[in-house]
This record gives sequence, C-alpha cells and structure tokens, in this order.
Amino acid sequence: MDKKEITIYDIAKKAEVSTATVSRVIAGNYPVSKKTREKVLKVIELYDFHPNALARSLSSNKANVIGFITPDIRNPFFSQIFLEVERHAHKVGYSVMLCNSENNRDLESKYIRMLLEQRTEAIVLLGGLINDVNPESDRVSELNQIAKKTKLVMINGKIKGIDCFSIQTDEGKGIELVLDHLIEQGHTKFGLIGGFKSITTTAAKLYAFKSTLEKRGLLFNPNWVISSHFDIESGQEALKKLVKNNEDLPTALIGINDMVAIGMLKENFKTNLPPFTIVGYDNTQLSIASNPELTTVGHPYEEIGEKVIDVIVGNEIVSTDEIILEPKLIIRESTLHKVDLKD
Amino acid sequence: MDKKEITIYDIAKKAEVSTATVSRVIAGNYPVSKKTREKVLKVIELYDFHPNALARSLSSNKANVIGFITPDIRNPFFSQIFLEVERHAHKVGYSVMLCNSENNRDLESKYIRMLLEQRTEAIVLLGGLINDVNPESDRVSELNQIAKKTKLVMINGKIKGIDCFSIQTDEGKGIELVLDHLIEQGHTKFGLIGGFKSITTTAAKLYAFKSTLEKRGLLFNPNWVISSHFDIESGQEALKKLVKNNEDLPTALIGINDMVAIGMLKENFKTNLPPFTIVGYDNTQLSIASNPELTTVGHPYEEIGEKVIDVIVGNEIVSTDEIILEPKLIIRESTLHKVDLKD
DNA sequence: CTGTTAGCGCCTTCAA
DNA sequence: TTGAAGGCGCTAACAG
Repeated sequence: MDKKEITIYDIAKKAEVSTATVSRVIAGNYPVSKKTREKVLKVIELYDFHPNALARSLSSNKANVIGFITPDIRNPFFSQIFLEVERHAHKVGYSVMLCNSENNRDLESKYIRMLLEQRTEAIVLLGGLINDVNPESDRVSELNQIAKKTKLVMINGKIKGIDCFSIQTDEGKGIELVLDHLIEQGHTKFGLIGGFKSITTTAAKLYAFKSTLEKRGLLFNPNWVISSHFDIESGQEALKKLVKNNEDLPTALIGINDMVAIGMLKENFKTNLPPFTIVGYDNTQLSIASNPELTTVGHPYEEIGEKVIDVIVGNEIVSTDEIILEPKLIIRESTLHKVDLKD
Repeated sequence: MDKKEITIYDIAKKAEVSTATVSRVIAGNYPVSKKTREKVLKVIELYDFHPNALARSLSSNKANVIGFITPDIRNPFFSQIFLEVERHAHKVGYSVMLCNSENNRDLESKYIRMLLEQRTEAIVLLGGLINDVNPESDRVSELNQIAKKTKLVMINGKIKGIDCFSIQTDEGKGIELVLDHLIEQGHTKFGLIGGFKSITTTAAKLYAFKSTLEKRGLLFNPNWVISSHFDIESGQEALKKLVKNNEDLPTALIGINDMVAIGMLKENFKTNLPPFTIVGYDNTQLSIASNPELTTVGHPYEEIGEKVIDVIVGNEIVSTDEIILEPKLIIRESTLHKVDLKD
C-alpha cells in the first residue's frame, strides 16, 4: 500500500502538458482542446490517477463535504432522513460525514468543532438540541458562533434567533389529518401519548391536538395526554400509566412516533386492556414491521433530502430561511375498523 | 459568513511565536514550554480559531477520515454496526463518511472512487458485494486495485484473494446456538427461511443448519428451506411458500434475519396457519419491536466497532487478517413456550 | 524548547 | 487554448 502518490505533475509530464491543463481537464471548467483533453485522460486512466480531494479543497476553498449530526442513526426516522440527504448530496458530488451525538451535549459540541475543522460546507442538525423548546442560552450562543463560520441546516427543528436554514414538516397539520381520520372512523375520545412538552415537535403536536379537538367540538382531556420518551419501552410504560390514571379511557391513541405506538400496541396486546385503536407518527419502516401495521403520518422524506441539498448548494432561491413541508396520512391496518357508535 | 480565514500565521503573530510552535501546541505531539503553550492557547481561544483539517491532512498525509459503504443505512443491522464503528472512530479522532450504495454496482464504484479521492484512511464495506459467494471477476479485480491504494475492511463478509481485513461473526455457531435452544424446547422439525445460497452469510447459515441437524440426529428437509430477500415482506411471502409447498410442516422456523422473522410472524398471525415458533437473527432493535419479541442471535456489535478501528489505526497486532467473533443467543418471548412432546 | 523553511497536491490568475 | 508561478493552511525536518 501507499507508494509514492501519483500527482497531477506526473500526469502532466507524461502527457506533455502543464499541470494547469491537467487540472482543467479534471475539473472540466475551462476550455481545453479536444485533442489535449483526450491525451490527458488517457494518461490519467493509464496511471489510475485519483486527484487528491484534500489538496483540491484546500486550494479551491471548497470541500464538497457536508456534516450531519443526529443523536442516533439507529432511529428509523433519522436514518430515513439521512438516507435521502445523502442520496441528494451524492447527486451533486458531495460526501456526508455522519456523527451520532447520542443526545450528549459534550459530544455534540465536539462533533461540531470537528466538522468545522473539516471545513464542511454545511452542518446539518437533526434531532437533539434543535428540538429544545427552551435551549440553554450558552448553547444558543455557541450555535450562533458556528453559524458565522458555516451554513447551518436544521431539520424538523429550529432555534429562534439563529441564522440558519430550517426544513420542517407541518406537525400540526399531521395531527389534524390523523384526528380527522379517526373521527371519521367513529372515535370521539382521543389520547396523545409520548414525548415531552419541552420538545418542539411534541409541543407542536400537542397544540394542534388540543385545538383541532376544540374546533371539532370534541373533548380534550389533559389526563389523556401522557409524557414519555420516544422509544418502544416508553410507549409501553406510557400506556400503563394512562390506564392506571384514568377510569374513563379514550378509544384512540396517537403515538408521538411509531416507536411509542408500537410500544402501546405491545402493551395493549400483552395485558387484557380494552383494545385501543393506535396510530403512529413518522411513517418509518417500523410502521410496516408492526402487527397490525400502523396508520401513521408520513413526512415527505425525499423532498426533505432535496431541500436540504438545495439550500446548501444554493440551487434554489430560498426566499425564507424556513421551509415548511406537507405531511401525509398513511392509512394501514391499525385503523381499519370503524368503531361501534355505541362504545 | 466566510470572512477571511484565520490561520496559524495570525495566531503565531499575535502570540509572538512561530507557526511551528502554534502547530505543536495544537497537535500536542512535541514539547512546548508550559508558558508559551498557554499563551498560544489563549490567542487561539480569543480568535475562536479552528485549524484547517484539510491543510493539516494534506501536509501530514493523514486525513483521519474513514469511508463506510453499506447498501442502506435504514437496515437496522447496518445502522447498529455503523453506530459502533463511528463511536469508536470518534474516540481516536476520526470522522466517518457514510455512503449508501443501494446495492447498486455503479453507485458502489462511484463511492469507492470518491472515498479514494478523499484519501480516507480506510474504506469499510458492510453488506452488498462483499457477501457474494461468486463475485464477478471484474469487481474482484476492481477491489484488488483499491486494496493497493487504501486499507479495506470488510464486515461480515470476505472476498477471497483480496488483501484486506475481515471481521465476522461466526454464523455457523449462531445457527447452532438457536437450534440447540429450539431442540431443548422440544422441537424436532425445523425450517430455515430467507436469504439466498449465493450470499455468503446465508450459505454459512445453511451449511451449519444442515450439519447441526445431522449431528443431532434430526431430519434436514430441504423443502423446509425457503429462499427470499431480506425484508419483512419477503418473510411473509416465504412463509406462504413454505406452507403451500409442504404437507408436513416444521414447528420451528429460523428467519435469516429479524426482518424476515417478523414478516413470518405477521403472516402467521394473519392467516390461520398453525402457530410456528419463530426466531430471528441479528438482534436488531426490530427484535424488540416485534410482538412477540423475538428470540434471536446477537452479534457483538461493540466489539465489531472496536476491532474495525483497531485494524485501521493499527492499535492491535493483528496476526491474521480475518477476525472471527462469537455470536450470542438472545432468548425472548417468541420461544418462551415449550412444545408439546406429542405434536 | 523554538524558529526557519521547504514542501503537501492542486487551483487560478496572469501572460502568452 | 495553454503554461508559469504563487498561494491555499499546515507539518516536519533541520538548525539553533
């Protein structure tokens, strides 16, 4: 391995041209006569020459790399988004560095610093700190500092007062969609399970949950709103809690995400509780793995990936820094059956 | 954004030292007196200076970046491994570029080329081409070419005749573990569902499946081996096929991975087939999401991540290029009940 | 312990 | 359309 590196000089010499010409052939951004181009390309091929992207980035001051920080790539919601971002990045010749912050503030900072040093063209944030309703002020100022040095893109989150792009799905609309679907199925009593009011996405959902119910003239019962973390186990716990705390129970439960919904399904199945109608949120692959398959709200994943890259490479005239996308209702087995009107 | 970049020169000037000294302070690899170190650090802090990793890599000929290519990061098995690799990489100051090859040969090649240009210190391959029992010869020679230019690490796969590291879990052992567990639960008739013989991991499992059964004096019925892709839906299809093709049915089914197992569970539940005892493989997060939770075989994920980084940074004297790790049986609900001896 | 000074490999004016 | 040459920001001998 690692002999002496072949450089543009070697190619230039063999092709009997200058390094500038080789550089132009590679970049393809300046005119080169067809003849010399072919000559150069042949030599490149011959030597299996791969231009050093580091040197290129250094001199052109453009790395074609973007950084992506998310708490845990195993989370299907995050990995789905990453996939689309990476796919669109690749289309325009970018690579993506992925960092798992594990929801750890120090790690997050270290990663940001690392990406800054790598001179990534943008840092994309998904989950974690950007979903704090009340982020600590020193973190905000840290981010503000970062924003001066590189583009910042926040997916499904946004911290006020920071100069960055934000790409979000309309959470309120999503809740409205499921609620209306459930209402159509005959439900009148709803619970919203999981998440924390201190998390922006949960807060948005809760707000929409309440106001939609009121708009439809239905009961909003705060005891049917249970907080929890975002994983399967927490969903199980949350359901237990709901049942324990209430005499009168709702018939339909909206999970804050698919994982919580699956947790509820499992718990519901395990005990001999009344069978709830349960829906999820996010339309991750889990919602298909589930039994029954989950009705859920889907994000426009591909569009998210596209927009992220658009704002980074500046393909699109982005009039506002905040892009709001439309969610979509995905109906599956978990809400297939109408409810007895007399329940 | 993007004012003129602060450099080591600016820091040197302000701190009244040479650039070499600043460099030493940053790298911390050469002695610098405490006094000057502190002086320099203060200036660095003052200017919020982040050394340019690209320049550093270029001049030191060491990028501290590794490339990671996998077909689809949404696959929980892949994301679990990525997480551990990335975590260990970060511990030693490395970043990881993640590329989703989508099982597409051209994409794979493009990504490899890209990573080569980035001068990543190693390219890690997980899934995809490295699991072909009979890889096309031109792909092999392509990889061989690559191996001359950079370190190659293959996880859970290995292509003969290529100079690379390989880190694998003993698939045969895993199958033996589940089989013995199932036998203990009273089963005597087993099916192996999913995967293809042309995939190395499936081939290894099938081989162990057959030979273990023979060793235990039990029946190996080839009609109880069904091929399929590796996703949930394929698991459903495979179960249908098994039932359709057989009068006499096994009682226990081993899914080639957790996804296939979940597909079988769903199918089993949906129709009124006899209730099979179903186990998965990989111990992904899906095996907990499943209802019932899946008994499965776990890989030593953390150890895999550790070994990958070890071989890359050369921490460990790796006597062989091939590291085989031990799988672990994870018993969960899906095999909780013993089978009637008279079934 | 610290400073000087070539590079690292490529891009990009500036001239020709 | 092409070549010459300085520079991108940092590292690493080599001297002192």
